[in-house]
Amino acid sequence: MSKKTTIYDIAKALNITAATVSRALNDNPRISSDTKKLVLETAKKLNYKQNRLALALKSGKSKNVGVVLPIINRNFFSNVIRGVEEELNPMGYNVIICQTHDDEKKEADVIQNLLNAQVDGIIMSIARHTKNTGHFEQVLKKNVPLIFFDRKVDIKGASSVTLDDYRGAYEATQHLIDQGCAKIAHFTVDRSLEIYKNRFEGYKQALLDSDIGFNEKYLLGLESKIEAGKEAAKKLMELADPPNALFSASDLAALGAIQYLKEIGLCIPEDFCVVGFSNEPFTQFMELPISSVDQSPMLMGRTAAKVFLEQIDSDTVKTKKRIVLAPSLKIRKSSSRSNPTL
Amino acid sequence: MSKKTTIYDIAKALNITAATVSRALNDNPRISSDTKKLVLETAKKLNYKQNRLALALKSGKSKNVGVVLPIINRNFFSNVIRGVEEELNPMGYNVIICQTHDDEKKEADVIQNLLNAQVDGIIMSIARHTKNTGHFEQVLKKNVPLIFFDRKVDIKGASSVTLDDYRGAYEATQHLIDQGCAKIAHFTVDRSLEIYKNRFEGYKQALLDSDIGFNEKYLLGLESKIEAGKEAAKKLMELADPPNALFSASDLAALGAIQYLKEIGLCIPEDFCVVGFSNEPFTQFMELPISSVDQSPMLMGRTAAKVFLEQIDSDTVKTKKRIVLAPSLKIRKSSSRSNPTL
DNA sequence: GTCGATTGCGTTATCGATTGCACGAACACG
DNA sequence: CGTGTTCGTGCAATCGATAACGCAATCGAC
Repeated sequence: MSKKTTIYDIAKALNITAATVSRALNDNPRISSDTKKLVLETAKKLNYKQNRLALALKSGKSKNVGVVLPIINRNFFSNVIRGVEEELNPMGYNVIICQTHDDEKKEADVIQNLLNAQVDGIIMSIARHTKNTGHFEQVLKKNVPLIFFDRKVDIKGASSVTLDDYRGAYEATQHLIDQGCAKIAHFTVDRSLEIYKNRFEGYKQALLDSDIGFNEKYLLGLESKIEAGKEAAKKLMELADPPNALFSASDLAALGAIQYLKEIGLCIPEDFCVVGFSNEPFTQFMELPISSVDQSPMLMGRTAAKVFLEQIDSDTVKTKKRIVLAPSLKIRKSSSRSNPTL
Repeated sequence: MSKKTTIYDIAKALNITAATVSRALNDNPRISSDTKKLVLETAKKLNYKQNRLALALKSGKSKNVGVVLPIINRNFFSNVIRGVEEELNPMGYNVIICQTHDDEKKEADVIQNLLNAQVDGIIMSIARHTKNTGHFEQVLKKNVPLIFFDRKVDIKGASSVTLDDYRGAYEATQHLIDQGCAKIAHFTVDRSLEIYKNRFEGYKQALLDSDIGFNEKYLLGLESKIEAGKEAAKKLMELADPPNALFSASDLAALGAIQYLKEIGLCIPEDFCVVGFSNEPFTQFMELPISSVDQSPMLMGRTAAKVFLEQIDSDTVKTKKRIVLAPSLKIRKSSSRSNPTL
């Protein structure tokens, strides 16, 4: 049917050249208002739509940015995307989503792909096991802004927007101490990742600062899953001197722990306090709402997008930024004792 | 630094023409294997990356597809995106995400935008209040495949992948009847949307088929929110003849209802059975897991993507498809009586 | 009335890759 | 030895939009 109309079609219809049409559409001052009006009218009449590919090829700017993350259907990541999208869309950018499934090879692939597609920037969270950083340097070598969020890697030339995981963990642990808990366990996930390492460090430091001391036996590494949380909780409670509180780096693991603790007849928060991390939606829906550290994912996305926009503007001054967002502890019933000085 | 390398750079380095390089890279049989080898080597040496924009402009295929949905950070939608992405990425397509925030104007805007960007197809779920379908027809007029998922609109030339909401609702209601409940209420959201209308119809028909009859007083329209669910449940229980079961078209509303029912001392499922819709993650995490109808969003995304791929292939035969996926009722504690013949 | 400035628009090259057509060389065959 | 093939590659146009440059016409000022 109606194939795409181009500026040439408009030009032909008006017996002028494509250049004039282009200028008219771009409101160039050198074009008479009469001609402009004519062009705009016929453009509408012929249902003309600018071909952004042609523009992109000519200008070298695709007006696309890539967002690379492990997996999209997780609350945290989908919120980040939303933040990015809402910041970038009004500026005329489109957002291309790519998943890595936490696989380094896939990560390198999608990045190649995005570079081929001439994206104007890449906003990403690294795959869990990425060791090699060659594909990141490729990005920077091509002068494409690279902004990490949440899970970053320190590379010269790349920016990052992260959460102050350390502080979030510190505050969560401090909060547990304030509730009168002195034997606080910690579930970590993978301390080779900065975020989990920082959560652990924050936890540890809070203990030390309160002269509680760090007990190695209270530290368990596990997957971010309910079942893992249950099992780990079981291990904890079978210790000679079981803990009476838990700061989990994962909400799901925290939930699993709570389920187990209830099973064995403990009352939460009276006998045992729990704080999770991520502020997953379900934490507030439970009959026993779970305290958790909020990561403000949407803000993180928006911030990363803003950093990108800055980098694009000042192509001369290479402003690499390291932005650290403040966490926000959501205190709920799982750690709210009516009588904290128990 | 290292600006982008083009086939011309390779050509210059080897003292041949760009055409030859292009053919060599595309493994054209007319090129000698010697030349091919040389080209491939220098391509690697110069760190050549194909510019997909140029290819896209030339071929008219951008290898991008747009995914348009109300909002991305909702479980259902982010899962659909994942399905689409995983189906399309291996085929060389990139996925561009756009949110409408359920606003008709925004929807028209992003579609225009996607058309300008020359996407090869659009996969979308319509905004809640969209009445005007002009922007959809624009898409079809440009011969761009249009595939609706979940929330569709019937337009000649567009395909759709939806859930059998009617059947899901019917089965859920039947299940409640099987539990011995005869006074079954229904929370609906917005019956101007097909999906909610169908859920209502399925509910109603199940009642009629069991000679229970439809009681207008048991039907409430509300927002998909916890608070709304609570209020609606309150209204229900204040009726002269309150219901003893609820089929809610929304999981959140179902949760709200459960919270209220517990507050007033009812036992679930003994005194009152509840089934929700969407199988949101939280439904299975609760202390009282909530029965719900699963929409298999990832499958929906994959299916929509497959339909797109078919349409692209057979550009001659305009194969518009209407695919309806089967729902799957997840029975959990909120509707599992130990003694159904109560 | 002359000259420089401004207005309005056309010419042409360009972005990077692809492709139909053409062309020279080598080779086969009768 | 002449003619038809095949092979390997170059030439040039093309996709759609933009921009540097050029040129004719008009305008204003002295």
